[in-house]
Amino acid sequence: MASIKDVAAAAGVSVATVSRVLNAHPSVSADARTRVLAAVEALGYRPNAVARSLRTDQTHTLGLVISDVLNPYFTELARSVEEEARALGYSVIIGNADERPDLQDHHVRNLLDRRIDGLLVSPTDGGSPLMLDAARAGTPMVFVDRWIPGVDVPVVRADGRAAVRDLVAHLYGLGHRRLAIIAGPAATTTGSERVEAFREAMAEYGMPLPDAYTGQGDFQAESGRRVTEGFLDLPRPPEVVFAADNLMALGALDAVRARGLRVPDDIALAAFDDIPWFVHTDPPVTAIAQPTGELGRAAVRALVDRIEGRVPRSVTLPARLVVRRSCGEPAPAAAPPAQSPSPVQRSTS
Amino acid sequence: MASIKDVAAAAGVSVATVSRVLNAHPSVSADARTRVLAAVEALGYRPNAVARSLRTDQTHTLGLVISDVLNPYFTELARSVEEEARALGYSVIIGNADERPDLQDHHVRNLLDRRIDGLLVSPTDGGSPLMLDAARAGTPMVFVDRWIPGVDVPVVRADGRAAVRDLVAHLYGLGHRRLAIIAGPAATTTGSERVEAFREAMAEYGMPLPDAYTGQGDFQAESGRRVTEGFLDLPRPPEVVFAADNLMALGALDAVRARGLRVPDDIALAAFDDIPWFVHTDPPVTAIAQPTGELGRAAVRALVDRIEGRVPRSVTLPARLVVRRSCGEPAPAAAPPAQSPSPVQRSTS
DNA sequence: GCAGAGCATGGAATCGATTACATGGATGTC
DNA sequence: GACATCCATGTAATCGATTCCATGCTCTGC
Repeated sequence: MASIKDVAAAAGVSVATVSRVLNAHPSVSADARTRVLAAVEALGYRPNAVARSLRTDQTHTLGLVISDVLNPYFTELARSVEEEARALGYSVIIGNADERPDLQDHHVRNLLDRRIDGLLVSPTDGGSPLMLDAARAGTPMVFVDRWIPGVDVPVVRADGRAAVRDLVAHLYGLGHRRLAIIAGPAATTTGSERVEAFREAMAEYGMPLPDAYTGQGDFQAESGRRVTEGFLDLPRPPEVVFAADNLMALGALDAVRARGLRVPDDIALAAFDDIPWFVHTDPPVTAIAQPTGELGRAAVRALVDRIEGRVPRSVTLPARLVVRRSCGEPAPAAAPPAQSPSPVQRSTS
Repeated sequence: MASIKDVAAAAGVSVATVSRVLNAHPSVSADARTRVLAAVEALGYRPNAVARSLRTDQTHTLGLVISDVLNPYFTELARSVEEEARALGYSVIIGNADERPDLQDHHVRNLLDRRIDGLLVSPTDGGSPLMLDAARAGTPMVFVDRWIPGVDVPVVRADGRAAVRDLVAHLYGLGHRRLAIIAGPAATTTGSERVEAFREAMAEYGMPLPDAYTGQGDFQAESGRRVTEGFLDLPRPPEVVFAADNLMALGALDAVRARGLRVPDDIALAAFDDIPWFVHTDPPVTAIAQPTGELGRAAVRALVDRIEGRVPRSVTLPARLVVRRSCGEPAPAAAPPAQSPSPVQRSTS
């Protein structure tokens, strides 16, 4: 592969001049410029990004460590992150942690070794020493979706409290009183927050959330299945299961179906995170939708602000309830996106 | 960030010795080794992968350019690719082409500039000059899922011919005679092949495939919706719609639902590419399942063989039909994975 | 006509690693 | 005891870019 030396030789100039042409430095004669450009063209020369990065100490690359690529929520997030980054002149390297702290560390280390300019993380756990050190050492970093409390890093996330309250109101209105939740890992903020919000909203309606009705999941489908089976085995099973993410909802659906039961007649179901497929499941699933694309874009903007010396800002956007049929409401006929407005409209910071 | 010089200074040795310790070179005294290791630990030193790559001309990185991250088929592929690569000591950088040739070129160029060791591509089109040049120039490369005819690059893919034949037999057996297909872009091999296989299988049963029943899609949901609407507007709409990928099937489902029609009573639906959600759609969707994980792993093995000087082999694995209820077969009660065996069992090369 | 400014250019240092080669000391062989 | 081997180590070249600095030339202004 041709290097800058080959171009210089072919154009009859020094490597310095070639570099100047390539970097749009003003002090280059028109003649030299055309000769260099011709040589570049003739040789099919492309600058070696590795060498350039070594010299300039910038890679123009962002690292994105997400918890699970198979989760449609995260793939949508990844897509919007890449899009915005590209628009700002950065590339993105994605690391999939698969909800495993060891894998998360593997990817963080790998990205750090590659000297990425900044790191976008949706942490799988409370923060390994590696990640905490990186944050302390001043690696430009932004948390997205989930975050680690006590670490001084901007956070871009959705606030689901209001939407969860809307959901509980919706369920209460339909006559449901025994609500259960499949929680995410307590070590993640989204894991604990969603349970908290659910519990508080239930309290407002005078409904307790017994331990037997809070199952521990890990954001993966299999755990949703397992926890739901536990609920169904209870002497007095819940009337509603609220899954803290879409994959656990899929698992719950599997479990209900395996017993030959029907949603919502035998048991109602709701989920955090809305995805296109929820419109077409049997029945369509009531879910809390996050502004995923906006989240990804805002996170990139915050990170790039930090990298380029501006002051990054944390961002919190509201999530909203999308009512469908899985909790028992009569079907709103067959209109496609089937999003009835939230029962109560609240705004969030 | 500490460099190898800092470590050398701290350990009281030369950088060469540090490098030797780090690369497990045999000629290092036990004493020097422990001092270096201690210095590494104390400084939290991590080798700079950029510098290392520049010197060794290897990045231990594979590029993966896929057609669409939002397609669950490709995210599963990406996941298995990353897994196998990691097991073999490589990282993966993913580029999402979004079915756009210009974006595909952008990513290929970016990956080439980064001097990745090899490229895994699922081409969105017939091959840009850039990609053809890269292949000719000897960049280690493997095509996965889709490929470009006439280019001397190993291909790892699934053969769906037998499964498509099984599908047509299944449809015929259910009494369907007017079958339509939503094809993928003709520029992609999977786009044209699936139509070919469908047409041939239909011919075996004496059924023609009129032009009005072959809609042109682009593997994205929106095109599935549009084409399906066209089918439904026909004076004599088809009895079955076969979508050449899962996203177009989702779009088709949207279109059918928007008209207040029901699957399979009003129109039957089948799809290429099986995904977990198809079990829970209304109704569960009959689909052709590819051995996605195996495909990804085989592709990585082939590419790494090529990179490390061994001879890479093309691999073709059979796809198989998974019958569910969307084409009208009576429901096989409520057993979860609901996979009845293929009507006819054939093996493929 | 000359000083000073400004421009185009090249030489060489530099980034952080790896590695060929040189060196000096210890060990082994006959 | 002399010489060859081998081992541990250091010096310096190298990968492909960017960029500081020096140089020589052309203008401009007085």
